[in-house]
Amino acid sequence: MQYPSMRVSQMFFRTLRETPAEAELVSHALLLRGGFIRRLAAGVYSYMPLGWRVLSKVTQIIREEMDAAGGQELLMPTVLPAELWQETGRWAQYGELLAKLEDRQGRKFCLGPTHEEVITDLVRHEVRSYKQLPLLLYQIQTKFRDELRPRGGLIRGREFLMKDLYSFDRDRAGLDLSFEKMYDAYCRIFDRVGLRYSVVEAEGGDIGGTDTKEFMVIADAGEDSMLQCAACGFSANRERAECRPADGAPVSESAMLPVEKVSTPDMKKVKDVTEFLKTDARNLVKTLVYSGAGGVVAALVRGDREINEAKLARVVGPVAMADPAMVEQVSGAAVGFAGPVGLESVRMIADHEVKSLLNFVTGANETDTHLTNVNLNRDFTIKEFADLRCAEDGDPCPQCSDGTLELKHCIEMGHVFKLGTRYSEAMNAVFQDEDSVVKPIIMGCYGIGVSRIVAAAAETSHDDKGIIWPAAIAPFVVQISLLDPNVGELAAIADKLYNDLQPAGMDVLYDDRDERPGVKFADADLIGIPIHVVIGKRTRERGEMELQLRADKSKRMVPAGDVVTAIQSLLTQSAA
RNA sequence: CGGGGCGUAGCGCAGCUUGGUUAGCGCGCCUGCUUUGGGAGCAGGAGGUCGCCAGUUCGAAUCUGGCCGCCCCGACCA
Repeated sequence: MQYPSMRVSQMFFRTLRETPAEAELVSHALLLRGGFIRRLAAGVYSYMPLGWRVLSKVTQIIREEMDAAGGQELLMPTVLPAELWQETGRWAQYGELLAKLEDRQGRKFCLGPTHEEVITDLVRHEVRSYKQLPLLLYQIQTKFRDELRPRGGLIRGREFLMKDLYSFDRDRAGLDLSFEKMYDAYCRIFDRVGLRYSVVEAEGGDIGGTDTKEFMVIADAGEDSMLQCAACGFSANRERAECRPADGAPVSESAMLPVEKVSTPDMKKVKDVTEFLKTDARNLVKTLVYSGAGGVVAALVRGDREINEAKLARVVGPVAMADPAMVEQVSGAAVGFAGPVGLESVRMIADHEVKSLLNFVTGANETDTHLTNVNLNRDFTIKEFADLRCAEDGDPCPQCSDGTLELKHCIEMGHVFKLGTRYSEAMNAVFQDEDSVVKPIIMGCYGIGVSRIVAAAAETSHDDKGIIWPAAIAPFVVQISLLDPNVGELAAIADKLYNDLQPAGMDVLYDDRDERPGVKFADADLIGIPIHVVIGKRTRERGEMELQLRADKSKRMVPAGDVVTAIQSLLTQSAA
């Protein structure tokens, strides 16, 4: 697909010499400075012609790969009626993120943050038979999520462009196949876009699902984090990463000290207690009270560890932190003083690490009181052990024997997961199978943050002068700077090159402005087009043009007549 | 939602503590001349309800209150 070429003198575009105060991240600052985006409200941006071209190129790559994988594009509304969301329970569950509105009759709507409900509604009205399956339906559309805190420009906007595809299959095997197709297509997309990415084991989150993977770009500015093993390449979302149970030395009974009760007035946090008792958080066991459909559960983890609620939920089903009243009822003490000793009436689950602790601190189930020198089996018993904590930087790799996990910040660009029948069952999206039985459709869901890719590219590929776009998504492939637009013969040469490059399949940005050379060079660096042709004095004197590569700042002189072929070979080289 | 900061010309900022008459600076913008391979020089010029509303005062960008907007940190971890 060829995009139109453009003269800078005609383009709606302005660079900023100074960084706007609001921009904290490099990508944000450079996108603003280069004239790609402008802010309208918190987390809401306009794409200027330059930015829109980058976005369009990303979109086009995604579209091509989705189509190649058998996807069919459609477009759903942005304003969605509340009833659909009430059907799946997400009107309430999605909470504050849903931007709600009312029409003049007082009917309730929301701005679409995602479209499982709408697509499921669409499909349930159209699909009757297994003969109509499988289906892969997608759209590229603006979403709105009223984020707690939008930040970082395009990285976490409230309004953003997203590609979302939904798969509909008659059985699990079909879903596996659709999932695989999408996974492969995603790899091709991120390869083509030119970003280095990692695929990570993930958690389903709000939308719900299993077998989920995220496509991440590693960047310090990313607000997401992952754990990666340098030895075997294993990567997982922090939420998801398993912890290999450490095989600590067995606790020797002879080393056990007598339990002591200590007064710890108003010390509800691990930090308060350990500072007061002059001990380490590693030597304390937190008792966290949860409640769910199956009743109350107390989860025990080491004091310095973070409980992983997703892991807990995998063992005991969906749970939420118990409210203070319930904690008091269960533990007989105010929040902050629960402990395992004497709590045997409650279902208790402990993280594996608790097994190897000796003489540790716990709550005493009595307000303002803790116990020290507590020991497992002597003072309380635990029937269930599980992996309950969040993995951390430096943990041993769960997959290979000698690797260590390293915590890395990253930007989530894509997410694929198997939904199963969560939506089809809630919304009665069913089909009649070959065996005449009516069954719920098996669904999958696959998203890409299109605008986020633009930000991720800028975040990971730039220098102090501006963005360095990967060729595939650069706003233009070639930039021509005519340094002396008032010299007739040079202008004619530049015009000719501009006209010759287009039929050769290249989109060109032609800086024909009557500006000083310094301005043109600075703007070209800011815009970040891969190949830059400079036409100036030396062209007149020697008949040569200068080719500059944005990526490595290299320069070479090329005879005017050879420029088109020289550029073509540079492009095929970089594509290879 | 909690904490912190900010709001003065298109952008970046000073002025506010200690109220005072035409509200400043740099960049950008317009006109002219000179200049032209890495953000030019000189001269002239345009551009402001000092976020909004109310109050205190003879007088408010400046003091007080309310509201709005924006940015940063946090918002599960007993």
